[in-house]
Amino acid sequence: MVTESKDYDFHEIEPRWQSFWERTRPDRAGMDPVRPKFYVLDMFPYPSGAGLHIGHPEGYTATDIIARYRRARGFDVLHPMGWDAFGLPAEQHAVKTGTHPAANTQNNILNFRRQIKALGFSYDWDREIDTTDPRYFRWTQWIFLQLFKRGLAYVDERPVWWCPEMRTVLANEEVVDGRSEVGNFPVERRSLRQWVLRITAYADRLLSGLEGVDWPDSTKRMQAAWIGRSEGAEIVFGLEDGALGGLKVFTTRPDTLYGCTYMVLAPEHALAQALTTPGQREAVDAYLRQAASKSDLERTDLAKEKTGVFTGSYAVNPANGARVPVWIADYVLTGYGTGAIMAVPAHDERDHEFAGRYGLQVEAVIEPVDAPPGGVTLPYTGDGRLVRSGPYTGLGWQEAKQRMTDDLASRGASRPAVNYKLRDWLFSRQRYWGEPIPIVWVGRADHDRARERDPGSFPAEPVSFEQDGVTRYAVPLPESALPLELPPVQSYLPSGTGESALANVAEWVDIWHDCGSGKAVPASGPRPAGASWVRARRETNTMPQWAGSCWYYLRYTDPSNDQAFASPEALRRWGGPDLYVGGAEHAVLHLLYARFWHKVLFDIGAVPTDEPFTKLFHQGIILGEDGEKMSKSRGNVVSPDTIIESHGADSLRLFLMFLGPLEAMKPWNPRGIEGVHRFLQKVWRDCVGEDGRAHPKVGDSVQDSNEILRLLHETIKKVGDDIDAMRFNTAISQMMILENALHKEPAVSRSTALAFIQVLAPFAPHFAEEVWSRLGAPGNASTAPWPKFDPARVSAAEVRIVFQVNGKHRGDLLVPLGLTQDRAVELARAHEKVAPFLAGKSIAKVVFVPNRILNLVVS
RNA sequence: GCCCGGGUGGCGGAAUGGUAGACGCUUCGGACUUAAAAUCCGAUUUCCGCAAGGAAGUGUCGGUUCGAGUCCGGCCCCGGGCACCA
Repeated sequence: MVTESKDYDFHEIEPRWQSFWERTRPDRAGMDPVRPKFYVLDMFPYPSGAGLHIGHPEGYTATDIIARYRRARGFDVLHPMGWDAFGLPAEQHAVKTGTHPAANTQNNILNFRRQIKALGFSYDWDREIDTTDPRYFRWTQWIFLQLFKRGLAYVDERPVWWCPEMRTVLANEEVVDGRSEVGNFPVERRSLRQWVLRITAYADRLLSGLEGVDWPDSTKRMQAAWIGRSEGAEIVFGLEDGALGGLKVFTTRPDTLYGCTYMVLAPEHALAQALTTPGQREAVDAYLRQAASKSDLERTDLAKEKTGVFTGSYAVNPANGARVPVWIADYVLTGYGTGAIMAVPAHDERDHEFAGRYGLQVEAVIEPVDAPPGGVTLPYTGDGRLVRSGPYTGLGWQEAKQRMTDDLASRGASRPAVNYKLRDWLFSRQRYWGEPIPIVWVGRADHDRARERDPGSFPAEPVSFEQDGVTRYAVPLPESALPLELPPVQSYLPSGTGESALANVAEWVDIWHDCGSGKAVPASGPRPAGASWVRARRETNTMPQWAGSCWYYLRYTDPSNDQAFASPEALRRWGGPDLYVGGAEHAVLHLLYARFWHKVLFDIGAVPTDEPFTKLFHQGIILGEDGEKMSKSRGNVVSPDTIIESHGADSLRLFLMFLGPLEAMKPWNPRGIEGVHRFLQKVWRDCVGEDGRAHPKVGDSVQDSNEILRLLHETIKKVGDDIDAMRFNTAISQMMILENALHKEPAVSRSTALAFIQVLAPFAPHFAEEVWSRLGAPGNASTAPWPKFDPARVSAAEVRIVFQVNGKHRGDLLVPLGLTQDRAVELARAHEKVAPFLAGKSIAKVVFVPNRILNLVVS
């Protein structure tokens, strides 16, 4: 297997060992019950046409080092790779060229796979997965059906951007200033039927589950902030028109109830119309029209001035019976709380700003305990005591909060409430290139019959929507009918009615559907015989790209299973990843969605754990040479291919790890690669002689000095510890220190040389295999067990102790280990560099850290 | 605005409260060479000094400590996240 080259010829060495590994497969994960398991996972990539970016191999190298190290330590390692292959770029390419997105996707995968393999990563390629493979998305669809039957998937009218000119739905980022980015046509908000997943039902568990996972704190905080739990109360205000019932608001500050001087409804609030008096009708209508045309971005732009309109109606404060005006303003959000607030301008920044603009009353009801004589500037949002609050005056705000909520509750006007910023997950896309949603739409009677046949597949409440006066009901495909594959289409362009290109495929969309088998025939043909055949229309929305990545880590444990998404044995064996490495850009969405699905799977007994990712790590971004983010337009992009060609995969791997801490954002330095490359060449020249075999200075009979052995064992320990702690840069430094020392030795024992090559192997695996063979060692560097570290070797007989006078370094001395304080003081007094600083002074205090430092404090 | 993370030589970075700058890059000097590259040896925080040596020094100001890059408080700058969530 070993190559013939005399010098370090990585062009020859790397492909040779890669093909050797492909034959011997040291990367294959087993089911060995004796060995402990370790599952280390990279976030799988979207195989873009641009190919691998230098940021990809950064994280992949780190996990590969860990995988190889763990194998050497006797672990059964699962280290897989796959493709998050559904995605918008492939669809856009298909729209342009008319070729099927799958063709382009497979080409890109081919290129990605080639590039990744060129880096020598020890992935178990038998377990490769592809989210666009029907054998994979069959189970994505299956999980959707589990969500559906548990009532966690529903349809709802949701506002989207509609461009009448282009007859298509546009994404938020495709709309600029109320016009389409492409074509500059006017766009409008239109409510379209969308699938939504009830992630909010898991809000509490998604929040509490964060406590038990080993994640970066910043990521946990981000998720917690995204979920945004807040506790408060719902309070009902009376309305003058009793027929309308009450006006319910959510507040976290019920203690400020006496300071409520007006109320605000979101423009979309159900009572907005009913509360508008005839005199205000015109102004309100104009305001609502204007609000409807604003994008979310425009509405949430903090820089803009708050706007609103008076409805003409009044509500009654349940605490003091005060009559307060009801306004409509778009600074109140419709999707949060009840979509209405009690405004307390004295103690809320936003209300204060609005009240100032419209001349509304401001009533302070909280005062800080140490209020300045002139009173506080409003709005005051801090701690304090109640004033002007009837019977509650004088109470601390925390106590008042409790008492007022309780008192109102006893009159039925209030109840404690919890709200979340987290919204349900908009799960449908009007796209072709995604997993089809395995649902057909039928009439009421057909739905009820289908449900009777198989009640377990339906949610408690039927999922339905109304269109053109007809109500349609959702019927799931039987699980046995999965996967539901994408039909061929003439054009990948959206249908023009706000639906995906799938809507144009009449013989696929309009069908006779067999509720028993899930079989379908075009509705244009005759109805097949049998009571289970019903007239149906298929769902034409597809799933978002997040779907496939929500559970892929589970599929790796048992990737070719066609009976289940993974067997219980495989799931028990591997569980979730022991380590998950990927970019911080997924801190919220991917990681939150995957946790949600995992918890649902846990609830139905399909997975044994409640949390999918127990330990998470984010690699930092690699910037261009200029310190800017790498981008084509800046021309500072570094391709792994180029570096492999010029310096080899091992040098690239080493350099990516040597650049700095894995989690740090750091610039690429083209000269730095030379440094690690030189290091490898230096090791080569010290191990391989001119004849291409073991270097003459390496011998079995060589007795290494204690200093060399100490350094070797220190290195074995430090490299192992550093890999575990993911401090790869310092591990490499330590190996360089060892190499520098070995280089100076006239002779080195073979066992020391081999141990060194062993610790280098996870970092530079091709190089290590080659040198290992050249040294005439049996077996392979990749399968040899990790060298043993001997603690006795690490402690030297002598240590350098530092002498300080008044905390300043004044000299040092090599002394025997375990030197006593008295002896150290003696030596310090006698030390030629220290003595002058002690002359004529008395020692006031002695600080002695054994084997390290002696600090003499003198007056 | 709020919440995080970070400021260390010419550069990337290293330092359980205990010799600041390991390791690498760069640069300079030397060896080898007809020469160059490669390689090898040495130097490379700043200031003063021929030198021995001394002084200052981890964004900034202050504090705790025998001792602070490290801990505490204020400020400045950079990066990331959130952003009318009542």
